[in-house]
Amino acid sequence: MKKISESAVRRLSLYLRLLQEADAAGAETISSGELAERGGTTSAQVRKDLSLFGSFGKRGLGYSVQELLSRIRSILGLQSSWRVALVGAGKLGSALFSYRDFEARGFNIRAVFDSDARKVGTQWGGLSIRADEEIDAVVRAEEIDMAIVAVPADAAQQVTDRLVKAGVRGILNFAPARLKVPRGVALKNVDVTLELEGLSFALNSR
Amino acid sequence: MKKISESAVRRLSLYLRLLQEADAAGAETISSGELAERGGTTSAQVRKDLSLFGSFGKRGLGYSVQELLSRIRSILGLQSSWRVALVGAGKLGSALFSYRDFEARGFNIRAVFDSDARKVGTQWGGLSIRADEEIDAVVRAEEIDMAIVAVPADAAQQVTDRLVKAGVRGILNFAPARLKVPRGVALKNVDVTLELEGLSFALNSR
DNA sequence: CCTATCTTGTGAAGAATTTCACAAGACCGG
DNA sequence: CCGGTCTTGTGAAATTCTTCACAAGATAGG
Repeated sequence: MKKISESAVRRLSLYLRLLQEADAAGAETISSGELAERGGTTSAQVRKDLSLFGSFGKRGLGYSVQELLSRIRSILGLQSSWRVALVGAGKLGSALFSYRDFEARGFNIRAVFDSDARKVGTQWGGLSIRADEEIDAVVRAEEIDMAIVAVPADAAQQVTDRLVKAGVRGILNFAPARLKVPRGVALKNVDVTLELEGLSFALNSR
Repeated sequence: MKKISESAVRRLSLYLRLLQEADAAGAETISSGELAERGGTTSAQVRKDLSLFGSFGKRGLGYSVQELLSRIRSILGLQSSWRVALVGAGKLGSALFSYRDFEARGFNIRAVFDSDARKVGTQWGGLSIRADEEIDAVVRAEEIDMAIVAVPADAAQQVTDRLVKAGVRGILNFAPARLKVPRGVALKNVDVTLELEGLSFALNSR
């Protein structure tokens, strides 16, 4: 099986959203050119990306919105929903928790953890916040697939180790820290400061 | 002037953080190998990245932590602080606002906007929340350089247009939408769903 | 059935990025 | 002062990613 680049996967995810919008707007078919236009890329790029996984279009016509939606969902592994844990019930954790779009897109938050004893036991939309020490037991019991880490940088590696030990296979990290995870565990970082610094660079070089 | 790739800039930003950590740990010098190790890249990559901007190291010795810190800060345009506006005073906006790390890194939030009339006027740490309609006036008066957009997807383009019209030159967008900005305005997107879908893909292909 | 018009899928070319590999500078210990 | 040991800076090679360009399938209209 050939290697799929990170950027190709990001674009697929983007196409998925564009297709959902097109579907909501009632479109039956869509061409690589239209997808490219809306996604800020080129039609050749769209076709190349899709061709990594098969031939889904009809020459002269484009792609069936419905079919492409379901193909991309299947490529990305979004047919069924994932069981997610949220670690860190601070402001960021709270914002992420109440972002109901996750649910709609197949990411189901089944457990919330925090290290602050005063928060433990609090109810968050039907879930009771658990202590970090319970990560291992709860993650196993709830069969959690992936976790969102929204704790301060100095606690991030510790909770990550616990999550990995409990069998979590994917981690989305919001802490400004380079986490170490064993091979076999997928890791993504969201680093707002880094993005702001990217803007700073762009503004600075003019 | 040669073109600097997006990924090179991200890595510089990462090196900056690693250097700050090394500095806090009392290191005087650091080698490309150590930076690579901590940053999850290779020493050749580190040297190549730095060589895009000059020769900052000493053969046999490595880089002076202090000097490299100041060089990278200057490359990224972080010598002085930026004046930032936050648009959207919901949960995410609140989480971002209270993330004091921005301040420490030179991003100074000078204005907060929200479309909800009930929030307008509320005090947030010394700042009064303003209405979206005031964007133009306030951004000009406060000489805002860049803005963080933390509003729902369907409002994102509208506030962006207002920001751009008022002279903002950089936008960090958290809404799941592809914003259109004129050439000359820098745009970065943070899209959590997209990252989760990336994890989904990784977990799915095993 | 034939022509005009679309749009895909894909090798091949081109561009960009990363890795290699090594000459040369810098320090250290004796 | 000299040999040994580091580590940088950088051309060149290798790899990865993007764009080009076109044959071929598909439809529509006459």
